[in-house]
Order: sequence, then C-alpha cells, then structure tokens
Amino acid sequence: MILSLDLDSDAPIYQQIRDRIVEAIASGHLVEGSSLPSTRQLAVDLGINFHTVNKAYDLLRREGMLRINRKSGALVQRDARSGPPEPGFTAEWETRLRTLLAEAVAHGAGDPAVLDSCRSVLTSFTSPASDSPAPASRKRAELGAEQGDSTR
Amino acid sequence: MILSLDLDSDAPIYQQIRDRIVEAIASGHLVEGSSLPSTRQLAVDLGINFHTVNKAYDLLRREGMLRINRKSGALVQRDARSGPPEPGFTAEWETRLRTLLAEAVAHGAGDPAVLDSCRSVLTSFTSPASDSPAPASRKRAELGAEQGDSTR
DNA sequence: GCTCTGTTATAGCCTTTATAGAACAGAGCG
DNA sequence: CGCTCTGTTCTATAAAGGCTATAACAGAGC
Repeated sequence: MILSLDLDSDAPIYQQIRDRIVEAIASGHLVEGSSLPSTRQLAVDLGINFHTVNKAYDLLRREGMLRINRKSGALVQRDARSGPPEPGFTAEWETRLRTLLAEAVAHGAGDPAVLDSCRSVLTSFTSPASDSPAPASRKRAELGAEQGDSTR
Repeated sequence: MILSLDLDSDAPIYQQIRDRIVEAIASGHLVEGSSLPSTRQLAVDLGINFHTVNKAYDLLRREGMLRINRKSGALVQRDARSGPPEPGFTAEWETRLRTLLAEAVAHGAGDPAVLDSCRSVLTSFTSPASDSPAPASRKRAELGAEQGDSTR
C-alpha cells in the first residue's frame, strides 16, 4: 500500500491523506501502536510539502485517531478493537451517514441495494482483501514507500 | 419542513441546501415533478444571496436531481421510484461510502452497530417519521416557508 | 407595461488550500 | 561534542473557493 493520492481531485490533499489513513486503520493495515512516517519523510515520498502532511496528521490527532509526540512521532491511537466510539462521535457521524444514504436513495437505489453496499464495504475491511493485515511487529507499516525503516 | 441551515457550520451554505433537498427527496417530501421555490424567493426566505441558492440548484441539476427551465423553474427530476441509479453514480458513491464507514470502524464501531445505523437511517426515510410524505397535489412543497403558493 | 423567472456577467471580500522558507528545541547516535 | 532527524511554530505568498453585491438581459404570465 502506497497511499495513492489524486492531485487532480477536488478533494484537498490533506483530506485525502487523512481518509487513506482512516481506511488503513479500518482495514487493519494499521493497528493501535503502529507508527506512521514522519511528516517530512511522507511529504518527500508523496512529492508534496511537509506542511500539508502536518495538517493531515494534526486533523487525525484532533479526531482522536493519532497520538503525536516529539520523541516517538505519530502513533495510531485507536483501531477497530479499541472499544466503542464516543457518543459525541456517533451522533455527528450519523448525520453525515444520513446525507450520504439519502443521496443513494434519491438516485433510485433501494434499501436492499444500499445495505448490500454497506455490507460489501464492511467485509472488505475485515476480510484479508489485498495485503496481510499487518502483523504486530511491522512498524512504519506500508506507508513510507520503498525505503526500509526508521534509522536513516 | 423549513430547510434549516446552520450558518455557523463549516459546511458551505450551498452544500447544506443541496443536502437538505436530497434528503427531502429520499424521504418522499419531494417527489418527481415537485417544483421548488425560485432561487430569489428561497434566498429571501433563508436570508442569503440568491447566487448561493442558484449554485445549489445548479449542483443538483448537474447531479441529475433537478430539471430547470426558464418557464417552470426547478422541478425534481428523480426520486426513489425513478429506477435504479446509473452505474457511474454507484461506483463514485461507494468510494465515499467506504471512507465514511471506515471512519466509524476506525473509531471502534463494530459491523453490527454500523449496519444498525444504516438500517435506522433508511427506515427513517421510508417510514412517515414527521410529516406526511407529500401528496401529489402539493406544489412548492414545504420549502418556501410561510407564503402560500405559486401565484405571487 | 409590469412583474417574476432563469441566466449571465462583473466585482469585491474573506477564508481555505498549498506552497515555501526559516527557526527552535528535544532526542538519538557516532 | 557535532550531526541529523524529529515535531512545532512562525511568517509569507499565490491560487482557489465561498459569499455577497449590483447589474443587465430575455422569456413567460398577468
């Protein structure tokens, strides 16, 4: 996994980075305690400015997904097995879910078709779709492109 | 239904208008053929500029949800019973669904909890939650606030 | 003729996005 | 110690997006 970005997309780059990391956590490619590349390193790999990566990491930190220290860098704070979400998150998330599902229904998708899509997405997270779901020893997992590990 | 906006939200106003109309179509408050208020009228009711409403309507037109003529104004083009969505829509929609569901899973929500939320949202559309689901005779339905009908 | 409609154009102001350069302190390592 | 990498903070810039504002035009209904 290389954290593919679409520079032609209308979605901001920092938002795309944030979304890809969230999906990596949901699919188990990143687990609680996994360390992410440094902002400068990931910026070099993606060919973008390190401030943009910093913005994505800071957004994930404010969402409670990352824990960032000066010594250990960015560590994954939560994953699918970290316990139920906070009530405040669920309420805000369901309003966005309502808007997204309304879009499908308004376009003519029936309830069974929508639920099938939801089930299909959820199973794509839990089942080993593409890669192995990140053994615990892997650090800097699958994000930092081709160079080896931390000592550089 | 008054199309409530949140001017303090970080979401753009035209996006909020678009979302509320999509949800109104999904819940049956607006059906195929329903006419929406004019851009100028809705702008006055909401206390915003009519260009902002125009942007929301134009976005809905490009998404295939509205049909806009100079004579009849903005009419609902699709609703839940207008047939299945185009394949191109489904593919793009599922990528957004994937990001949204990944967020819930990463925060610790289990698959059953996520699917329950989806089911709950879908039934809130089909079941008569608050108002009556728009009898066919109503035009300018529930959107233009307190004044009566088209003749003004 | 009058009014309302959608449509288009221009302009200004503010925020956001992404870039860039610079500097600082803490930590690890030879 | 010097060197390097780290996160953090600051300032600055150019580009794009969001919202408002004013104006003008043509089609439709009364």
